[in-house]
Amino acid sequence: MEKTLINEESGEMVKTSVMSTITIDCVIFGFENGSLEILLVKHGRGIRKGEWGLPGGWIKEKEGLDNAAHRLLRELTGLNNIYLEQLKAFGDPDRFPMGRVITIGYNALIKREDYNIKAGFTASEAKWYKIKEIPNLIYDHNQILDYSLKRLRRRVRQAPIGFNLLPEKFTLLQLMQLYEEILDKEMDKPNFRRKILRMKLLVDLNEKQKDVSHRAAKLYRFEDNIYKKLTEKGFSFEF
Amino acid sequence: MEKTLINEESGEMVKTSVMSTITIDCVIFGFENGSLEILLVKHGRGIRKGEWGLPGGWIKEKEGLDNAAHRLLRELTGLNNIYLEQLKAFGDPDRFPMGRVITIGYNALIKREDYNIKAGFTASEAKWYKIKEIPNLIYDHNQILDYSLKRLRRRVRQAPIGFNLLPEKFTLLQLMQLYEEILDKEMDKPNFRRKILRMKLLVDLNEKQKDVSHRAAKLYRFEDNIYKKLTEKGFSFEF
DNA sequence: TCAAAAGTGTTAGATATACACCCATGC
DNA sequence: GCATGGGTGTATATCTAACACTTTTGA
Repeated sequence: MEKTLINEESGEMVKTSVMSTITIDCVIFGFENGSLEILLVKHGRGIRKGEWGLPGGWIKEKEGLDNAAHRLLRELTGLNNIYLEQLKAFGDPDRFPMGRVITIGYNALIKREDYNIKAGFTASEAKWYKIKEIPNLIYDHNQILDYSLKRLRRRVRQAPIGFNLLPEKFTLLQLMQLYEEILDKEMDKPNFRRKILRMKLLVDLNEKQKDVSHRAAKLYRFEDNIYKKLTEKGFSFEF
Repeated sequence: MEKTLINEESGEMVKTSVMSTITIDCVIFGFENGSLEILLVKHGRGIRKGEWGLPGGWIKEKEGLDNAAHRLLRELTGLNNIYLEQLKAFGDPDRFPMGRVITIGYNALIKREDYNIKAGFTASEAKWYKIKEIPNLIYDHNQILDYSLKRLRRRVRQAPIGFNLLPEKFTLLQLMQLYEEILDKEMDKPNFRRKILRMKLLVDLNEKQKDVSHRAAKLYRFEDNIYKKLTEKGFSFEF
């Protein structure tokens, strides 16, 4: 892996031996029927044909990291404007058996309703797996996933990002069940309601559920600019 | 930047054009005289000679990312066993003017007493800067530092990592002042004492300060295995 | 009328916050 | 004795956690 690169210190081109290849791998989360799921792809060719892994790909020459991740997600799901968060770089020298490849992990949160509408045209086989039924994955992808889940659990308590996994309009019980599933912890319905409503973060849509065989619940929406305004006033989301 | 690399999908070597170079940059925090400081280095050669930047360097062929960061820190400070935490990868295509270079940021926390003993032999000029007096730095290093500080502020409230910036033996007021400085927020002495002591995280050394012109304070020590045991019992550090 | 979920009320206990006050030591 | 920080006590407001209870709706 001898190659030309630039010495940051001197600004000159020098011959030196360092590792080089970089990829991006995405942990794409979805929430459906009360279960947290991630989207895996089946490797179509090569040594590990048939095994599952995180969707990923290369970064282009003039592309920022976040842009590359957005592009890869668009290619896979047909969706733009996905909530995205870089995890970190994974660079164990042995993580990839055929050479030194460093990968940058991303967490993506998508609304399953959007995915169901737009996706399906992808070439490589993709499938949603419940978080508790993840198979052995290629390379170090199980490790990346472990890290990803820990990060999601931490982040979901610090910032209002869970909404990215729910439909535009949702009920408080749906929101609570999302938290219960992500944090793997039972919660108290009355207390949850009060806590979230007290934040004044949600817009009451004055609409109700339809076609449910029980009392219809109010629908709410999360709006990012409300959160921003509250944050400016010193509010800090905590769960 | 045409070069040979491995297609992850197929396992075959393919010719393709992607970016390649990777560096590590470290934000090294210290705490002295009630001030949070970071260690910057002066660029000795090249275009931006004389300007200050974060210490960093290359990753070796068969070296993990964390190991590379540890090695760089050892080269710069003479210290082993530094508390280290990866931030994330910074990869704006224009961040480095002379070519595509992605850098992986690290936060390092060191005890100034150790540094003062071991350091000083380094070739490149290094200097501690108070966090409120940071000059303009090379490349995107101010951005990396902004991210680093936000991360430190978040982490210091979630995990007992602040101790890595204090001497082995410290008083509760020192600890409180560290928190006040990092979080940029005044705190109440009695309440801080109770809160931290209630956690039963600190070892009371049954020792007192010496040579102080006021009532001598008790000295405490933080021990990681106590924290681990508490964590196993469900304790979670929060500030 | 029953099941299922929506939604309200109440209370005991734990935490946070603010601040008054005494203690020990060197100068 | 006074300045400086060490250290204790206490009252109030707020939040958490547990759970009893009423309401609405479709089947």
